[in-house]
Amino acid sequence: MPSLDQFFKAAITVDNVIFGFDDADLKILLIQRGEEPYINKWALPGYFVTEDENLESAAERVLAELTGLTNVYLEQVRAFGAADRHPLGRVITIAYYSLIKINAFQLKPASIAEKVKWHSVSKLDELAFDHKEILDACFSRLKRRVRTRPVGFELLPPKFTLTELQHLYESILETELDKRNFRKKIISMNLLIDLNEMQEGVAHRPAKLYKFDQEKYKEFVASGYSFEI
Amino acid sequence: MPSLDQFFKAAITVDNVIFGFDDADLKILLIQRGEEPYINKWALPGYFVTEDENLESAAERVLAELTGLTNVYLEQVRAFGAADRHPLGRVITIAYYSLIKINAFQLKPASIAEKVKWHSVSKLDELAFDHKEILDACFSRLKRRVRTRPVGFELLPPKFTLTELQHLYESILETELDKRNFRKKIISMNLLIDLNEMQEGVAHRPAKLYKFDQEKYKEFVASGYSFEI
DNA sequence: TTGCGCTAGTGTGAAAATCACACTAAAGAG
DNA sequence: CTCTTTAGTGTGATTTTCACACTAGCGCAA
Repeated sequence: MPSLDQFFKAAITVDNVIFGFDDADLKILLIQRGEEPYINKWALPGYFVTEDENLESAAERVLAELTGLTNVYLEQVRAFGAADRHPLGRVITIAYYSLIKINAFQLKPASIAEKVKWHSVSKLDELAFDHKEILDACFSRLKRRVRTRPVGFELLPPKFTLTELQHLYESILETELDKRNFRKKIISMNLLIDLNEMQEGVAHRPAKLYKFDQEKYKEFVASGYSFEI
Repeated sequence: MPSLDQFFKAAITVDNVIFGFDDADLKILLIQRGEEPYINKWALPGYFVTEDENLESAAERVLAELTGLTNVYLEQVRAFGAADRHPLGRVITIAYYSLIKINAFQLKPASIAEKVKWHSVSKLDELAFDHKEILDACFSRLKRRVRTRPVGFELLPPKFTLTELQHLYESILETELDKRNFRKKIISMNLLIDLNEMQEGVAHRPAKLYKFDQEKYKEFVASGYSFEI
C-alpha cells in the first residue's frame, strides 16, 4: 500500500455564517478577534477541524459552542483555499451557513466574554481574512436556496405572521414583494397551518399566526412537486 | 503570533468531474486506478494539492495533465471530507467539474498508458472512494447551472446546430424538450450568431450552423438580464 | 368614548410565459 | 425518382405573473 506521507498537508478549518432574522433585517453572528492575525477585526465563527471529525460535525460544533444550539439547518457552500489566504500558513477553510431562530437562544457565557455580536448583513465593513468573500458566497447561496426550498422558516419563530414571513423574504432577496401576490402564492402552496390564534398586544389589527407544516412538505416533496417563490 | 503547528493537518486533493458531450450523450472522463486502494476501480481524475497551489490551479493542473486543455470552464462544487472517506488516512477533497469540447483534444500519451476512458453518465456502476457521491453532486450542480447560465456551449464545438444544442440540454436535464418551443426560446434570447453555413455530408436536409455570441452575452449580463431555459 | 394611527387582510384584469401539437422542406442513398 | 431522415416553422389554450386600492380591527390618547 502506498502512503500519504509524501504529500503536503494543510490545516483545515470550518467557518460558519450564522444567519438570524430579527423582524427587521437579516443578521449574522460575528466574533471580534482577540489575537493576531487580524486582531480586533470581526470574523466569522470558525475553528480547526480535528483529526476524527467530519466537516459537518465541525461546523455543528462551532455553532454549538457559540450558541448551544443543535439540530439547526446547516449547509456547506464551498471550500476557500487560496494559498495566501492565511498569514500564518496554509489553511483551507470549508464554509457553511446555518439558519437559526435568533430569539431561541442565549449566547453562552464563554462566548460573551469574547465579543460576539449580531451584525446586519447589509451594512458590513471589512472582515478578517477572506471572510467577506465567504459571507458573500454564503449569502448568495441562501438567496438562491430560499426560492426553491422552504428554509426560510428556520429563521422564524414556530408561530409567525404572514407579514413576518414576507419581511423575511424581502430581507433575504433584498427586494420588495407585493403583499397580495405574496400571500396568494404562499397560501396556495398549502404548506402553512392556520393556528387560529392571533398576535396579542399589538397596537393595530392583530395578525393571524401560522406554523409551517412539515408533514405536508414531506408529502409534497415525495410527490415530486417543487417549492418555488 | 500564534502558530498553526498545534493543529491537525490533512492531505488535500482536488477531484475533477470532466464532462464531455458526443452528440449522443453526456460523458465523463474516468481513470482506472493502477494501485491500492481501489485498484482497478474507475475513479475521478484527481491529485494532491501542493504547498503553494491554489485549489483552482490544482484542478486546472489535473485537467491539463490529462487532456492538455487549458482555459476551460471549471467550477468548484464543494468539499468532501468524511473522516473515513480514504482508507489510508485523512484526505479532504475539493470537487470541481469542468466542461470540455470532447473532440477538441487528444488524450496525452502518458494518460493513454493508464486506462482513461469516457463513460456515459447515465450508466455508471460503482466508483472508487466516494466518487459516485462526488459525481452526483457535480451532475446536480451542472443541471442547475445550465438552466441559468449559458455554460452548455462549452460542451459543443464552436459551430453547432440547434438540434445538437437541444440534445445537449436533453442529456443534461435528463428530459425531453419540445423542438418548436426550444428553438423559439433559444432564438428569442438573441445569443446565437447565424453563420449562414450548413451542415455538410449528411443524408438528410442539412441544418444551419450557429455559434454562441460571447459579446452579446456580456452586454446581456451587464444590463442585468438573465439567461433562463 | 371617540377618533387616530397603524398594520391585517382581501380580488380582479391585463400581460407574459408556457405548453401542446403536425406538417412541409431538403439532402443523400439506393 | 422515390424513399428515408432530419430541419424548420405558427397558433391557440392555459397558466403564471404582475400591478394595483380599499376596508377591518386593535391600542392609545385626547
